[in-house]
Amino acid sequence: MAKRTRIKDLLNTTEFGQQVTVMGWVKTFRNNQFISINDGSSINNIQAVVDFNSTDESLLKRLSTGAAVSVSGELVASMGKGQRVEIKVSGLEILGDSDADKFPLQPKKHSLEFLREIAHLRFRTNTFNAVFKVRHALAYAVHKFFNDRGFVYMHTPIITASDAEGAGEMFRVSTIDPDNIPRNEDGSINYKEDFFGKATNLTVSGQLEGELAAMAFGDIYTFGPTFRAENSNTTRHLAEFWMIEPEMAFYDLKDNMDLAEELLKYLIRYAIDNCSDELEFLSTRLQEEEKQKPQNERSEFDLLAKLNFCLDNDFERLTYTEAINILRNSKPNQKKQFKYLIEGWGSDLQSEHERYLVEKHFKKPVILTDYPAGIKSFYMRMNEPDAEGRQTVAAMDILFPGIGEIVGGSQREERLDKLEGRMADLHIPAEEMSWYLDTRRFGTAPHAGFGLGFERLVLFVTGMTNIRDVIPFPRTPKNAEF
RNA sequence: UCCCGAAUAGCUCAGCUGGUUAGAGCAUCUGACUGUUAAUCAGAGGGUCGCUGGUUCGAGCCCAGCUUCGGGAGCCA
Repeated sequence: MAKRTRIKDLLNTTEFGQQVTVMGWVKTFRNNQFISINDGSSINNIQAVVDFNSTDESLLKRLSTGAAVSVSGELVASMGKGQRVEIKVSGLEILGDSDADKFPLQPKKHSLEFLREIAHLRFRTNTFNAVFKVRHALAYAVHKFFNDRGFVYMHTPIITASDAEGAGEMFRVSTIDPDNIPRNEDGSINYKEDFFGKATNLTVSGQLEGELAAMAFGDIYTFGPTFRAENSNTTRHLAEFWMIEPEMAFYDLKDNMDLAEELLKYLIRYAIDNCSDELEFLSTRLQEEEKQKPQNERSEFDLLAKLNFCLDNDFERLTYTEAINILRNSKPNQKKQFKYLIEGWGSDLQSEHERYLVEKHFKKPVILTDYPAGIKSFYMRMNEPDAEGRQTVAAMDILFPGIGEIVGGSQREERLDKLEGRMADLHIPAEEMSWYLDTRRFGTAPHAGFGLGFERLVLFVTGMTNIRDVIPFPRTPKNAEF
């Protein structure tokens, strides 16, 4: 094909008079002469001006929204007000027609719900152009952050026979014919006949395997898809999502928190520095949406101010016990406005409590630490019991405004006897986890790690409100289209 | 999975207490205009009122079930 120039480069150039070729998709065709073209390189379009007197009318008729075109001509300073440069068209070719009567994206505002139904075409909208550019930038920045710090990118398995992490319901992986299931004499399924010779699932976390690698490389991270078969129908949950899980030898809980906070700020900073057009668009979009809301529900900050606020302030760090005390004395608890009142120590915090701490009390990101052992996973390191004899673990959750839990992590239990004791209490079969326990048998060392939900980060940075709008093809209960 | 709400033109929505031929804006089509900015102006076409059943002389509207979507909760990242 003829060499094309990216629209992003042309919008920034000052070299008028050059002959250029642009290929992209028609956004609008106005006044029988102004084609607004987008090629995905920028959220902004370039204007191409055709001379309708010397152009075949049947060709002009085909310049409908969504059509793919190749346009060549001279790059000139625009006579109009809306743009700096434009192309004076001397050659126009329709690469692919788009029947305006059938193409669902028209030059008008569409609801996010409608666009979700046509996820295969929503990339062509300004909003999703911006969202997925930001998603890309953040993914790149994750690798850059860890690579620059000497971390090794570790690919942990997608298919796993381990179900001990207990992070959620799992999707079964099997080649067994559902119409002809091999059975044992007692009627149970004979997995020896299955592809792997045992029951297997899609991974819910690469953490356990990550720990194995960390005990050799020191600092590693994973960044891959994760699967949870929970019947969760919320704006913050997906059945298939991407998670970043660093695991570091010789880290304690404080080192862990420091790294997590540094990572989050780095990623936000990277998006601000590299996606200014996209974030500006998303910020404006959000402000227009806010105007539809009643005054008392509007947020105080615009998107960029919110992101900058996160960068300029230390995350608030406090223990679960301190949080309980704040919540117990809070107005909504005293006035019994919480649906779940804070009674005593030991029960898990509900999202209304987390929201109160983050959005009302501290008004910034919060790191909660040292949760009661009873509500946390087996691999988290036991703290010394407190003055009142209460048992906590070295866990930490980072809570973000509007998102809730964005990071969950802990210092891991490196002491074999304690870990085995905990597994026995929780009825986790030690034989099947022998490979995991080997790290504690041979050269065990203090280590820590966390999981960062990638889509939740993209939600926060883009200001979108539904997690289905920050992953190209969302998988949720009853939905696996495309 | 639980609670609440919604489903009417391609899209966004209105539709009164159940009553004649179901409306608007945008989009689309036709024409006009020709430096427009989601162009503008004039006109036209476009509907199985989510599905199934019920109540009624009569249902877009009332009732029941189902489906899908949205918001919240739980689970979590």
